[in-house]
Amino acid sequence: MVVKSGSKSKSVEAQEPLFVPNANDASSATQDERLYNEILDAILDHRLSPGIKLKEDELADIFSVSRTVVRRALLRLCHDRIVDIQPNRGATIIQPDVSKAREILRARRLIERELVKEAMQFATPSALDNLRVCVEGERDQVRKHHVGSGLRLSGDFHVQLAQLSQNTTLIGYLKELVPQTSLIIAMYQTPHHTLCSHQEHFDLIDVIQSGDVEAAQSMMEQHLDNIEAKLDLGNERTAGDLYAAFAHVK
Amino acid sequence: MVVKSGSKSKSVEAQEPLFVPNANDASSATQDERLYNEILDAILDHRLSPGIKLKEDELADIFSVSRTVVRRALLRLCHDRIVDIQPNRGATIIQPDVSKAREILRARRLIERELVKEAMQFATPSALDNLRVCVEGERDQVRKHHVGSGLRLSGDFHVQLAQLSQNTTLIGYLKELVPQTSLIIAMYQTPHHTLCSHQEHFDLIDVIQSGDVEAAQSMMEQHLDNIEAKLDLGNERTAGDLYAAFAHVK
DNA sequence: GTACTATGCATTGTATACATTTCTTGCGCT
DNA sequence: AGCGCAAGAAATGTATACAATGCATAGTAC
Repeated sequence: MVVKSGSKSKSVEAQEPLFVPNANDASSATQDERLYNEILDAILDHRLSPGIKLKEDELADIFSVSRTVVRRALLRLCHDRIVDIQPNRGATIIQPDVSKAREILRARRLIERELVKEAMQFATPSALDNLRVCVEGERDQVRKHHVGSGLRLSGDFHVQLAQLSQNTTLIGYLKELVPQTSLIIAMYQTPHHTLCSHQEHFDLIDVIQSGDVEAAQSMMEQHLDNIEAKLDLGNERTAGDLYAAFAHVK
Repeated sequence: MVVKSGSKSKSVEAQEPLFVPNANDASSATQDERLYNEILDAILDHRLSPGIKLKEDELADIFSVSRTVVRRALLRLCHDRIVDIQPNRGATIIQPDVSKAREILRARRLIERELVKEAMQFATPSALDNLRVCVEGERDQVRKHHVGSGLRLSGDFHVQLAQLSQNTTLIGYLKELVPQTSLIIAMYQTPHHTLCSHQEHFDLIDVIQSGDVEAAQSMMEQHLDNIEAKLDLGNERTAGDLYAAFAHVK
């Protein structure tokens, strides 16, 4: 049962996917994979914000599939802790509170510290050059003021670096943590600030190439610390908080 | 469409759940939660082994639900990396190879080392007494030669300890790793050997109570090392490997 | 006798119809 | 005017029908 069509679908479908994130999972041949990636991309690009309700009928209409497919995609996003599904009340994009945000970044430090170490065992010069190309793309998007795309590629750098390690378990966890981080940035970013600096990414690649494991691990940890430091985790935010939105009114 | 009924369903439904594992997720009110937990329990009890095909019709018949519900449960298990879903070919329980097994145990060392530290901030004497009760139940099951139940409670100890930390991110990862470990044990266990010694669990609780964080972390790591050491990770196993099964024949 | 192919069966993928629950809104009561 | 309640609308949960895919077996050609 088609609710509304036309107007909304264009803006989503016209978007050209700059990068296909993770085609790792099973069922890549099925339709829900596409939906899953589309929604994930929209989150990484900050086209979808924390707290947004994802109605099954609307998504089914936009992507011209049945609710069955939509539900599969939403369930996967739920397991990634990117959307929250409440029984009989549907799916909404998560809104991490401050302590949750800190927890997620702490988990990233733990996991990426290990991943850097394991990745360095497989970091050939050509693999590192590929990484550099990835960061260059990120830098160019930011220069072109495509902030959303830049942010997505920034997350991509972390995943691609991780993938050198071939540790699919930890890579899987990181693939959940990166979109979560993107939502945290959306909620707690301070204005006019490039958050995940590409220069730090370049530096990180150089240190990895030097072969100093300890230094690389420290730099990764420092890099994630910097991301956290640039956020305003001092006071709570809520997407639907009208009081915060209209705080300037006396 | 009901394929076969009666004979098989009894053995599963008669099983009294000794413990309800994780009611953490959303959609706990829906039916697929029950299926998910039943299958998970069966895996933790070693009533379901690596490589087993999970046919949708059969499960739907056994639990008297539609395939819709079964598919939801299977998808969740797939995301937990406990079953493997291939498009158009259905779901089978994973068969971790040796390197995957080592990877999973390495991930556990990393994550549980951190979880112990964070849990110790909340480890009140009464919380630790609850843990002791849990281990006692484990010990009693083993004494009664209910090896499967003992193993399940053993995994439960690790999860309950983790839950003191209140770090839901890492707890979530551990909840995936514990059933995976159970499958690894099923594949690579050496005969006549209690694998996850409850005595080590008691000792671990004592060290936690002492307040020495470093010692507790080391002991947890050592405990997981011991589990790995008791496994035969020397040579590959395959559930369907006839050559291995009939190795004694000249 | 072997290899290739075609047909039928088994199983999964998708769409849709119906049941159930929740949310909204308007009415009536105090 | 404010509160509570009830009926309708909207959204989700579940079951089932049909389509598409994969697998096995039997048949045929070489």
